[in-house]
Amino acid sequence: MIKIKIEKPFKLDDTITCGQIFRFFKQENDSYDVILKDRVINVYEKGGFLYVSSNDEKDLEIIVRNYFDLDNDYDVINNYLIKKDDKIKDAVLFSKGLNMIKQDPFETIMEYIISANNGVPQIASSLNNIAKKYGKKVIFDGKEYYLFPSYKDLKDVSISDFRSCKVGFRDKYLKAMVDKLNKGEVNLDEFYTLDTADALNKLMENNGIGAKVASCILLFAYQKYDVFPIDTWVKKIMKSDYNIEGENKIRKFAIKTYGKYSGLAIQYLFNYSRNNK
DNA sequence: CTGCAGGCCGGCG
DNA sequence: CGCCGGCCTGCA
Repeated sequence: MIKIKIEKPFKLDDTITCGQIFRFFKQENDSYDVILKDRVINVYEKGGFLYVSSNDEKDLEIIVRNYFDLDNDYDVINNYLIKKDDKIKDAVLFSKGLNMIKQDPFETIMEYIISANNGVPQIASSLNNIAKKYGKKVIFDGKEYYLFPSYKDLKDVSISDFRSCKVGFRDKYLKAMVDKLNKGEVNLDEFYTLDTADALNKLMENNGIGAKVASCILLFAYQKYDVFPIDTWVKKIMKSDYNIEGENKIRKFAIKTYGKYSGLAIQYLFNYSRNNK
């Protein structure tokens, strides 16, 4: 067990449950088991500290600080957004402490390909099916968990193998992506350095990755905050709060209004509307 | 039984 | 080009 002092505003619950990750398990004592790339952690917040344990405590503090983005100064972003309009101001003040988790790129890509026209429980179930079948087993705190496999682990997994993990029609997209990665036709690292427009286009060259999925990947795995994932929820919020309809109009509005932090703006607006009803 | 969920693809006008 | 039907799966 390690203890990490929370020095900047950070809301553990909102950060974990706001929809950016799917493989977490709330425990009876209100702590969370979260499956990271290479280990399982248990985490809870109390009195301004995070308490974290893991099946592997090597470098745990560094990994947790990085995963939850604890050292990022969100005040810079929040102060920028607050000035834009009253609704985003309310959303920012309400959501302060909601951090963007830095997720593993490969898992994020698979995760959001699966998310297309799908529900949250089903997405989680599919991911867990894949992990259970092809990922490394971890026993933690008497419970059995499975790490998400790497693309090398999935090299010989066929389309119908994916289908049996209940991913539905997205099976062929997952297979194609895994193949491209194993052949070196797609390089996960290059999305860090490409600018956002190029990264979006490059991601969308892959079947199963459209504008929304590509935006989520760049936001949640690559810390590109100038994307604007438009899903059905965003459409509803933009209609009810700003009376704006149509994907193109929404995108134009978002870029004009929230600029380089439009990706965070929508996270705040979504979190606000989700928890403040 | 239909409808639909954090979209995307492919075909058609 | 923009528009629209269909799509795995599980649940209401």
